[in-house]
Amino acid sequence: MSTAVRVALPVPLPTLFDYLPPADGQVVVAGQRVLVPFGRGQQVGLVVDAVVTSERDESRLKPVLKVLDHEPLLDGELLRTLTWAADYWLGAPGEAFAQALPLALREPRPLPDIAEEYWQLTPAGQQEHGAGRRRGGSRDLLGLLIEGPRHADELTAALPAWRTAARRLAAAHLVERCPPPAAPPRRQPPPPMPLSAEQRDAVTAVAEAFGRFQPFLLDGVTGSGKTEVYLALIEQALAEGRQSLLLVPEIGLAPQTLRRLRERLGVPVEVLHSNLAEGDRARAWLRARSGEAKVVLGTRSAVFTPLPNAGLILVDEEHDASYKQQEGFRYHARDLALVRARDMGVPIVLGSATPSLETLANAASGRFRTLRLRSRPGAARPAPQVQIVDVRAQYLDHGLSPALLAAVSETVARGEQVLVFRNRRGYAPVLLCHACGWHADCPRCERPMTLHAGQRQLRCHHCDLHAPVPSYCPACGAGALWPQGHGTERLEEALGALFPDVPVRRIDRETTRRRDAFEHLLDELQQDGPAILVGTQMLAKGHDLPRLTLVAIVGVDEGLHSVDFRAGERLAQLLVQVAGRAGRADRTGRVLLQTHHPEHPLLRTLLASGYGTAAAALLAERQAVQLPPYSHQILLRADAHSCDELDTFLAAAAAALPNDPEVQLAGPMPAPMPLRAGRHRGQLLLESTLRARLHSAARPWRLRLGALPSSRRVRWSLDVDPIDLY
DNA sequence: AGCACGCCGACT
DNA sequence: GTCGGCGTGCTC
Repeated sequence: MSTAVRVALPVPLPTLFDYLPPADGQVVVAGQRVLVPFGRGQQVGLVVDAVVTSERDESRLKPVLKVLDHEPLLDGELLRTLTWAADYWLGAPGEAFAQALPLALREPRPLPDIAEEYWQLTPAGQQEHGAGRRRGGSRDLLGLLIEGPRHADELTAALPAWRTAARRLAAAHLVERCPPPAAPPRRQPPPPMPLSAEQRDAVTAVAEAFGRFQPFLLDGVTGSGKTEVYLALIEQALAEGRQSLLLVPEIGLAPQTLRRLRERLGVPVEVLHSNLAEGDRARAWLRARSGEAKVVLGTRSAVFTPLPNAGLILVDEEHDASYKQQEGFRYHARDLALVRARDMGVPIVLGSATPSLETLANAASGRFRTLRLRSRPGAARPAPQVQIVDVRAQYLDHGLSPALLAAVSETVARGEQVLVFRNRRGYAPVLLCHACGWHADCPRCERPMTLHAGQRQLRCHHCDLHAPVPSYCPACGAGALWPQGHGTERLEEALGALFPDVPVRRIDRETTRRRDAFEHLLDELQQDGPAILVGTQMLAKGHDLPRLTLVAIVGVDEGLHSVDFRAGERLAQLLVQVAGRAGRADRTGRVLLQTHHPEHPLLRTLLASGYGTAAAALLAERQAVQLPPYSHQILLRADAHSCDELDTFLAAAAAALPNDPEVQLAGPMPAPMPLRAGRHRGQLLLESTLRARLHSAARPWRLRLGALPSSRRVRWSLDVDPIDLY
């Protein structure tokens, strides 16, 4: 027993670590970073508790080497929230803290400078610009700076690779960093858009809750102007001098979204997302912490941004799966945002056209207040009409029905754009021998490999194995190999042949690999003229395609018969989101849904009465069979080289579970994909209607799992509230 | 997770 | 005779 400092370290161990106070007598405060000896080396840790009584004897504690911060880096709210998060998602406390801190702040260095970054030409640089000797980026940068000092953000906007040039020119003493110009240019925000009555009511309701915790569901159909509501609320928070946090799904952070926000608000907007340079991320994070940043826009990990003066949290497209981290520390950013809002005492708005069943259940129980946006402002934009195309007993041309092709033909004849949505990449999902029935399977996953014709390859979409295309059947040696089914690549080919005069563009991971390819395509589609787009999931979200008037949805029938209990919810969300791409400009959109199951209740309800009714039906089903959100789940996933190792571990894990009649154990059972990338996969599922009992069992269980000898021979992880059972 | 220590095969 | 394979154990 001894007095110690309790520290979180970025290691995946279920514990915090105790240290003796620093030898130099410096005072340690919770939230500060400290440098500590750890194992053989040193680590940067975060002080979680400055004064604790350690279980360990003093002789077994090492002293803190150095206190790295004058002030605590994390405030009490964030410390509490992170501790809560590690406990709730059964993560290592150190990993939760590591998640919260930008990588650059986990180095044993003092905090980086967050003064506004301006650059200017030196006198020598001005001469150099006149001489015109430089080429490429250096020349462009000299050109940008000749008119005077420019902010780093402006330079990034004008010349994304400017830092390379700046480094070179700074070394030659031609450019230099300089203090901000006396009057930093503050653009005048344009007058706010006039709000509809519904939008005004929503803004008023949330604004009345400023200063206290109140969750809202902003249930707004596509095109109803949720973004205008967010902007008006952020402006009101700004007027009170308060910070706002706006979370968006991964895909939503298109440059145009950001441009719109910056133009509308007229104040700096800090952006935090995964492919930001670490230095930039650290500076944005620190400006939020200092209170200087008033608006923070970011994806999942931005939920950890310190907000000492928070007024409001907004989560856009709250149903989006990208809010759930699927590896390492498996937190859910939407749920964590709710916890933060409660601790900070601020309102939180969850916005979606297709809210998750979890959120709808919370709204139904009265925990969340629902705000509805039903109309689409701009009278000439009625909701698209959706029509089912029954393809049973129809002749299909490359999987496309006559009715669908006729509609495509009419639309492009009018000079308008079409989206053909198919949630399958590649040319054909199966390559089949016509003589003996053999098909190409991935040896490591035992699933059919997808034919990619352009690359002349077979590819496994589960483990990314590539293989050459056999020219004859390897099983019988005789048969010709036929591609079965249609992926986006094959649809692109077929539509190109059917409509030779219309540009056909495919948008999937393959065609948009290059960073700017997607942006270029979107720009091209802003132009006049007919076009046919063939695309996957990627096109379902967010992007404005004003010339698109027909959406044809092909091959979603798999989603109607999946074993995953969330498949119906996901399909309904996908259909509504894809359909929402149609007719956003001045023309009414049309949506065709091609299916072999026109009588399926989910499709019928969705078409006849919309997402709200379909979701209510899905919720009723979940309640009847006590599935989430009416029960709670924790999934133990494991994989191993051999079946034996896997079975041994899962059996031991099942035996190690504390007994509680309120907690049901399902399994051991094989994962939906029992073999993936050559590893055998299995799982155990814990379920309970009582959240607290589930966690009471899971906490000690987690510690026992790590101690099981068989756990060394497998990879395993716990997923609290799993969103797929993969 | 990293990083040591530790005991058995193919190489200079 | 060594370099190095990854099994096992530990980190306050």
